[in-house]
Amino acid sequence: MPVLVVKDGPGPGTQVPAQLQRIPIPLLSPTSDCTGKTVKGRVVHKGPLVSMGEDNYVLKTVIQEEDSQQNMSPEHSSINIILFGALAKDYSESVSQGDMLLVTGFTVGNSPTAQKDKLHACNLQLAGDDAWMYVWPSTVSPRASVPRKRTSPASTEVTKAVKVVKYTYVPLSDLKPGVVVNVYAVVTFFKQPFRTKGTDYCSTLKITDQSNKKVGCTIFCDKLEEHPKIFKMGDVIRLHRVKTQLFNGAISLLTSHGFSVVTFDGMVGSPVVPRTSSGSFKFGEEDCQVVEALRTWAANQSLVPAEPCVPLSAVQPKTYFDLTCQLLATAPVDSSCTLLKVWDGSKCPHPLLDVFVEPNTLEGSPTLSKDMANLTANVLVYDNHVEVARQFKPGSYLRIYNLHAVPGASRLPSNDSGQSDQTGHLGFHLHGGTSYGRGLRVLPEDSPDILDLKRILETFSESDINDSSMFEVWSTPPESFGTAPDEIATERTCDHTVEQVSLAEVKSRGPPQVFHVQAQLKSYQPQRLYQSLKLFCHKCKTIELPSESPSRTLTLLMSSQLMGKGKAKELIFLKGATLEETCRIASAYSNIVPVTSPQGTMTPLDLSAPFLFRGTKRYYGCKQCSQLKVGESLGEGVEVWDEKSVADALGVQLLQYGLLMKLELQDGTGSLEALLWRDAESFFHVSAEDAAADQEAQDRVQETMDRLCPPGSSTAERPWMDLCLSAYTVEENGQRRACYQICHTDTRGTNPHTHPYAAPSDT
DNA sequence: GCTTAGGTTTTG
Repeated sequence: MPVLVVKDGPGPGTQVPAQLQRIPIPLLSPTSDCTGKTVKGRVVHKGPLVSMGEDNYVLKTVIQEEDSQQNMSPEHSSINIILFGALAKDYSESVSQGDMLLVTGFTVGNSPTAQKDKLHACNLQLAGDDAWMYVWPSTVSPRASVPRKRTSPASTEVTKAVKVVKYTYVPLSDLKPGVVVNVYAVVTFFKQPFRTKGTDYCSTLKITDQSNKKVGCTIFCDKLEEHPKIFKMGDVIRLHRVKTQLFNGAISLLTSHGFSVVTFDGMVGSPVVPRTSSGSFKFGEEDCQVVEALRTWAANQSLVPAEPCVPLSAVQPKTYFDLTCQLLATAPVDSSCTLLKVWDGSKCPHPLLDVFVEPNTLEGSPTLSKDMANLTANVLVYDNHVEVARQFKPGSYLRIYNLHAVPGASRLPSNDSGQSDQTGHLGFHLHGGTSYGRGLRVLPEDSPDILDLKRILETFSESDINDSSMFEVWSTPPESFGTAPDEIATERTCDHTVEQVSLAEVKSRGPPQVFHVQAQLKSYQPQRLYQSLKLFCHKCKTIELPSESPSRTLTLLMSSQLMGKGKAKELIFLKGATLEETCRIASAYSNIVPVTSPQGTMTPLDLSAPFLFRGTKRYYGCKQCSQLKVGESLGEGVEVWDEKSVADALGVQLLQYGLLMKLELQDGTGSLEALLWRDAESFFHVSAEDAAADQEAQDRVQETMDRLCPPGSSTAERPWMDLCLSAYTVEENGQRRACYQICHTDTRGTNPHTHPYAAPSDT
């Protein structure tokens, strides 16, 4: 019983070589040059194996090209294939009608049956060592056969001639002990990989398929990334080369040599995207069909008893649940415990436990405002999960499995000082061990659940932007402060001498004037620091918020003028892309300009969206001052494309990034609100443009604010600041009022080693 | 080199 699979391993030999070029069947003629060419189609007819004497066979089969142009008649896209010798025998035994077939090393002849069968006027003939064949099986075979290498000497020659990539998938109910098989199934239980006492990580699964048999599966592998990427129950899994084994009277599956795994989202209708770290796995349209069949079947089976994923808004105390969330910050607690601060944008009806940690041990954004809004969940991760959790970076998206909602105060040492009574507040524990699938993992940003979560989190920040207290900041024109800036001294280290005064005195003296004050930071806005990023126009002085473009359909366009100069890739026009798509494309090209093309002329979008993407940076244009050039000649004589030359070429008045914050200062005599705007970049030692694109720059701003106003700190704990204040008058609706701005002040010295602009040493 | 785990709640 020879089974024909010669190479069933995921080695390079099973890949269709990339240099082969496919010929559409309708274009085949007896004069076609067939060297290095392939023909592909579905097997629509498979004739009997005809013996012509000892070890000599002939077999006729018909394949039909499925993706031929629609106006081609079917007779031109279907062709006879004649197979000779051992190849015919192997084909007969391993290929079925409905399989997808790709052949190479063929010759083209005239089809003697063209008149009769009305198929292609030519046929393909395959014989000898040059003929190769790749087969993708169309359906899950009910046979419990196992692909394996031929061993008889006679077959060795055949193996040179044929390569058949064919996997047979065995229904779980048909598994017999002691064989290596491939299976397709739906995951009904899983544990994220955990360390064993041996050399490997272990994943424990329970799977089922249409045969309704439930089978346990244990995966050992020393590389985490080669473990199945299972995100939730109901995911579809494809296992290659797993070994059946009797354990406690039942069949179970275990990894065997050459094991590989691919998983898929289990939701009916979601795209069939294989999740794998392997670069050489096989995946064809037949796999799509199997995945979809399993999804549809599982959808009617109630395999997953209750939805384990619960948002914070629906968490019940004392229950276990799965949480899908974004990581805000982490802090190590001790060797067997790590704190994760997370949110999912939903508001928990029960008060959430706050866990205070030393700010210098916290990695990630401040969560103060979200803490106050009862949005931040504090998750304590114990024992075996600590190793996993400490790899996570703030901002990433997580799923935490079997999280325990525990009412009552945390017993963390830092919490014992008793600032507030948190009895009954909900804390979350990921206990040690792996019972009930306890564990946690990062989910990719493009997985369906995370796309949903992102939408929720975005909605949340948009509603936050409309916070009325922020309007005051935005409507204040900071550029209108009056007195000569040169007279304003810097902080205490400056040579300028202005008598230091109290905040009460600043208010009583009024503008226009410059003051030296010593004060502490009482509060600041915006708490979400990315909201401090503003765009402003040097020409007309307007300030805007960065915004994003809506979804459209996507077209890549290139400038014909640039193409003529061989520079087409330096400036790409992109039509109808979403923000996310644009960002992806921007990582591959130096300059991306989103456009619309009404009446066929390329026009930059209205300037509420970036007009240019350069790498991670986005550039905006002023709506009032830009005079867009439509369909005009582009960039004559431009040698270097950067944001300025692109803006010039498009007629865009480039907006500059700026940082705008409102700081509430206090000293013993009172409090006063001051803006940080004109000198914000030197204050923070970052450029606003960097802060718009670079997490590290944003972190630096955050660190500075955390030093001035440590999260959870009392007033007494906050440092004093030497500040230069400029007082000026603003006219609004005919009303004049005093405004204050912090100028010529920077935070150098507070933590000099972290500042790239710190004074150079003498060496 | 060829085991490891084999679902079923920490005790913070």
